[in-house]
Amino acid sequence: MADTLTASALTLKDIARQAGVSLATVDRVLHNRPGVRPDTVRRVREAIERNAFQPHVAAAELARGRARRFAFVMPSGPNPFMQQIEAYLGEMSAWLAARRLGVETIATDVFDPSVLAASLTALADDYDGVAVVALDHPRVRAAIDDLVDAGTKVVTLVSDVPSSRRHHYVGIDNIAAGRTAGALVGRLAGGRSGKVAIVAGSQGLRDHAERIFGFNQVMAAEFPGLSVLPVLEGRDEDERSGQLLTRLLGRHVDIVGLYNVGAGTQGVAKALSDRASSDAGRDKVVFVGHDVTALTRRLLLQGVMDAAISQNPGHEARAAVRVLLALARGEPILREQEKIRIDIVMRDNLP
Amino acid sequence: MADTLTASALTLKDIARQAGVSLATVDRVLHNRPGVRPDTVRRVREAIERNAFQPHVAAAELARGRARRFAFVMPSGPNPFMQQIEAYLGEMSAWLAARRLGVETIATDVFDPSVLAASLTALADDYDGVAVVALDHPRVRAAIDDLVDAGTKVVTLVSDVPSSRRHHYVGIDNIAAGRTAGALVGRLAGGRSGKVAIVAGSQGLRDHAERIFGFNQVMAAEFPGLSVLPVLEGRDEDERSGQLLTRLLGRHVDIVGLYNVGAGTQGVAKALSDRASSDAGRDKVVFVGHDVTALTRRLLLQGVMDAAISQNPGHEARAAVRVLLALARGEPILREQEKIRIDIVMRDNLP
DNA sequence: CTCAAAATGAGTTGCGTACCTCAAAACACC
DNA sequence: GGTGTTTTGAGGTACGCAACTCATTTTGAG
Repeated sequence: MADTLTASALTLKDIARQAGVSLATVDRVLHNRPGVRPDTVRRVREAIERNAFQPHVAAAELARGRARRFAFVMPSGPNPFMQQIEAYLGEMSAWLAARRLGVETIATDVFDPSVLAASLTALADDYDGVAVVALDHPRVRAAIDDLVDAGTKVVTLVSDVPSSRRHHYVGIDNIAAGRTAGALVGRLAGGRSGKVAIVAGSQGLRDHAERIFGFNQVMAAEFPGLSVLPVLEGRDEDERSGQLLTRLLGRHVDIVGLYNVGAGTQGVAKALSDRASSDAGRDKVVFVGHDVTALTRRLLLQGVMDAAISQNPGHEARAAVRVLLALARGEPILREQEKIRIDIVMRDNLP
Repeated sequence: MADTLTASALTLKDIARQAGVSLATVDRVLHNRPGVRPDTVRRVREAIERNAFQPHVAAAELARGRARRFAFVMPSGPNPFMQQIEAYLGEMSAWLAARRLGVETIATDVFDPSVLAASLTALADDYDGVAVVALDHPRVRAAIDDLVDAGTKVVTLVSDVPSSRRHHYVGIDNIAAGRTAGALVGRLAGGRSGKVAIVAGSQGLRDHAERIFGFNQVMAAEFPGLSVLPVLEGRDEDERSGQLLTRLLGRHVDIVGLYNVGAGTQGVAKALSDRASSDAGRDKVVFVGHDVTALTRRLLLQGVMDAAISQNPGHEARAAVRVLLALARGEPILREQEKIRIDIVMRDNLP
C-alpha cells in the first residue's frame, strides 16, 4: 500500500569504510583529483554505485563557501518578452538569495555577432554559468565553445546554437511551433478557402525562419483550400508591419487567415481592425500570433486574435537558472521538467 | 548595462550584532520560541527586514539533521493519470535523495470519505507534508484541518477541497478547462450547426461537474448554432461509455461535436470510428477530451481526436513536492511557477 | 526591598561536505 | 638496497545554522 522512494542516509564516511579507504581518498575520487591508483578509484566508484550514494547537496553547498554567479546575456532594446524574463528573475530573488546565487542580466546587441561574441568571452572568469539568447553565427559558436572549455556552464535561451557545445538549450522547437500555428489557422478557418498572410520580423532570424517553415509544411499538406501569400517582413516594428499588411489586405479580398510570426502585433491588429470596419460584411480573418503579453492578452479577450502560441517566459527563466545550477553542482538535469512546451493560448485558458 | 540581483552574504551573526542582541535571541525570534520581550522581537525583526536577510537554506537544512518525509495519498486502482504522477516522482529520485527527502505514495480509496479521512489522520505524526487527491466531503475536510493543526503541511492535488485549510492547491481551474473545451469544440466545428454530446464519468465528481459547467457556459453564450445534449454518465469505463455514445449517435444524425470529460476514451473513440465507417459521407465529429496518455496521443496523431485539454502530470508531481518543501522550510512559494496551466494539446504540439 | 520568573548572553555541539596539510606507506627504478 | 615518486591515511578547519545548556541580568509582583 505504501511505496517508498529514496532514503539514502549514507555519508562519505560510510562509503570510505565500505571501500576500505580513507575519507581523503573518496574525496579525491569524487572530485577527480589526481593521486589515486586506478584500481582504488574503481573500488570507490563501486561502493558509490552499490549504495546509490548521493552527496548531500546542502552540505556540499555549505562547504564550498563561495557563492555561485550566473549571467543572463539578453538583447538590449525594449523587447517585452525579454522584459518578462527579467521580471521573473526578479520574482525569484528571495529564492536565489536563500541559495546564495547571484544572477546578473547583461544587455548586449545580440544581433551583432562580434559584439555578442566579445560580451561572452569577457564573462569566462567571473561567472560559473551563462545563459545567452544567442545568434547562430560561427563567431558566436566559437565564443560559446571557449566558455565551455574554460569550465563555464552554458545554456542557450529562446534561440539555440545547435552546432556549439552548449550544455543545454532552454526554448521551444520553433518548427513545431510554426506547424501548430498552421494547424490552428487552418482549423479555425473552418473550411473556408482563400489566402493566408504571414507577417514576420525577418526571414534571416533562425526562429522566425523555422516557424515559417513549419507553418508552410502544414498548410501545404493539410489545407489545400488555403494558399499562402509571400512573407511580409515587418522587422518586428508596429508601423511597418501595419502598413505592409494594410496594403496586402487591399490587394487581396479573399484573405481568411493571418500568421504573425514575431512582434509588431500592435500594427498588425490595427491593420486588421481597419479592414473589419471598412467592410463589415466580410468574415473575420483568423489571426494567430505569438506570446502572451498585455497586448495579445487584450486582443484575445476582444476576439481580434484567435490564438497565441506561447513559450512561458517565466518557465524559461526558472528553467535556465535551475539547469545552470544543476550543471554547476554536477547534479542530473530533470529533462522533463526543463523542457519548454509549446502552449496554445486562447481566450478561455489565458494564464 | 549589467543589472544585479541578490547578494545577501549576511549571516545570523551580523543580524545579532545589528540588533544588539546575541545569536541565541535571534534564533529564538526566528523560530518563534518563547522568552523574548516584544520590544526585542521587534528590534530583531527590523534588523532582518532592513538587510533583507535570508537564512542560508543549505546551512539550515544541514543543521536540522532530520530528513523530511512527504506522503502522496492517491487513488488505488489503475488510473493512468495517477500512474504518470507516480512515474514522475520516480524520475525525481536522485533529486530527492540529494536533498534527503523521503516521498512515499499511499494508495487509498479516495472515493470513500471515511476511508480517505482515516488514511489522512493516520499520517499526522509520521510526515512533514501530505499531498492528497481529495474528495470534497465534510469528513475529509475535517481530516485535512486536523493535519494542518498538527503542523503537517497539506497540499491538495488535482482535485481541491477549497473549504479546508489546506496550504495550497496544485491543479487546474476545471471550470476554465471546460470553457476551453467548449471554445475548441465550437471553433473547430467551423460554423456548422447541430448537436453536441458530452460523456462524463459522473456528474457527482466535482472536477467533472465543473468542467461540464464551463463547457455549457461557452456553448450557450457563443455558439447558438450548437445545442448540447444531456450528459452521458459513463463512469469512466470504456465499455459503458462506448455503448451510451453509440446509442446516442444512432438517435441523432446531426451530432457535430463531442466532449469527453473524463476517462473511458477507448470506448468513446470506438463508438466514433464505428459511426464514421458506417456512414463515410458525413463530416467528422469534432472530438475534444482530456489528458495526454498513450491512447489520446495516438488518437490525436490519427486525427480521430482533435484536441486534448491537459494538465501536465509531471509538473503537478514536481510542483507538489516543491510546494511541500517550501512550506516545510518556511520559504515563500513561487506562485507563478507552481500554477498549473491548462494546456491545449493538438497534433503538432504534442509533448 | 526581596524573591521568583522572565529575558538574555555566552557558549557548545553537530550536521556532511570541501579543501587543505603533512607524514607514512607503497611502489618503481636503477 | 637505496632513491625518488606516487599513493594513501589521518587529521584539521571552515561553512551557517539549529538546538541546546547554563549562568547572568532584568523585570515585576508582593
